[in-house]
Amino acid sequence: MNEIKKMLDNENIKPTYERLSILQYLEKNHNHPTVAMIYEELVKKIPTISKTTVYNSLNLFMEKGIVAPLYITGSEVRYDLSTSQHHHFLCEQCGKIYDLTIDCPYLNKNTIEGHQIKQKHGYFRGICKSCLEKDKSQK
Amino acid sequence: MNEIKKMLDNENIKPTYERLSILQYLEKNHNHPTVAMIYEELVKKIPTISKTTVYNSLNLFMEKGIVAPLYITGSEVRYDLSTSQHHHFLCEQCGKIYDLTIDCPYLNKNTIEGHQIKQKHGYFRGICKSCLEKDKSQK
DNA sequence: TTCATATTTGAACTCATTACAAATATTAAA
DNA sequence: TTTAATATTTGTAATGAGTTCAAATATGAA
Repeated sequence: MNEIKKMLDNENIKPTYERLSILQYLEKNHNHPTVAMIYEELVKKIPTISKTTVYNSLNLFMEKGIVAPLYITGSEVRYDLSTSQHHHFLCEQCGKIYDLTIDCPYLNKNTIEGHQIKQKHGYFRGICKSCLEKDKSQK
Repeated sequence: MNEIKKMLDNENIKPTYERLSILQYLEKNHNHPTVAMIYEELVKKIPTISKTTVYNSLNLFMEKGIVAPLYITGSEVRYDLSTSQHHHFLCEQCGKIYDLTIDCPYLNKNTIEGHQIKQKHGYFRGICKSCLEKDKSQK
């Protein structure tokens, strides 16, 4: 919880209860949640919270670089704490998103062909190991 | 135009006028268009075409693997002919999407950590070379 | 306390995409 | 050629993520 407060302090973001709760959720749940998932969980604890606040906060965190968006599904944005750069795998069958640790030669670069890099996105999509095994045993 | 018909024949897709026109657009315009861009252009030539047909056709092409979706902007899907695998750069200032030729060690792989790969997405976002130069000269 | 500013809230809105049923075109059988 | 079955297209309505915006609330300084 102290770590989270520091993240906000470092970026001069006022640590309101809502913002702290959203960041705390992301720290505890590494499930690449949607806004709806964060909202549904937080509204249990903070009945007055609004979806707009979740959007506002996440957009602010993204601007400051402490939260990273994932565009992997194509239908809604997923969110992740910007800790270490890593790739992702989306299973098109069960919907689960896996973290991948890939030794990508561009992870530490900040320019490419003269363009200035702000975000890097490495996605794979397909059928995950677990679903492949389930499908095989059901055949 | 013959090439395009072959692509559809290979996948047993009936080459209707609408489908051919959509594929033809993608072959001639390498601008990673949205559905709206494709529709606006085609409706000039085919006044009766509907957006739903553009969506239907592109979804069919994607299933068959002859068109690849780009989720790079986060707000709407961009489309590309599935010719050679390559990475993309989105300029957050001018909105242009650049093709990148990157020697990625995973381009030819079809599994990763036991997961079966169907799609690979490599995106970079930031400020493009052209915008950087404009910004500098205006300072 | 009072005023100014920042944040949150909720309703209305935009826009991409899908669902669906009617209309049209195509193909095969009689 | 007719008829019937199937595939495709069309247009409207619905869905759902995300934004806009003004009112309400909280915060902080004078």
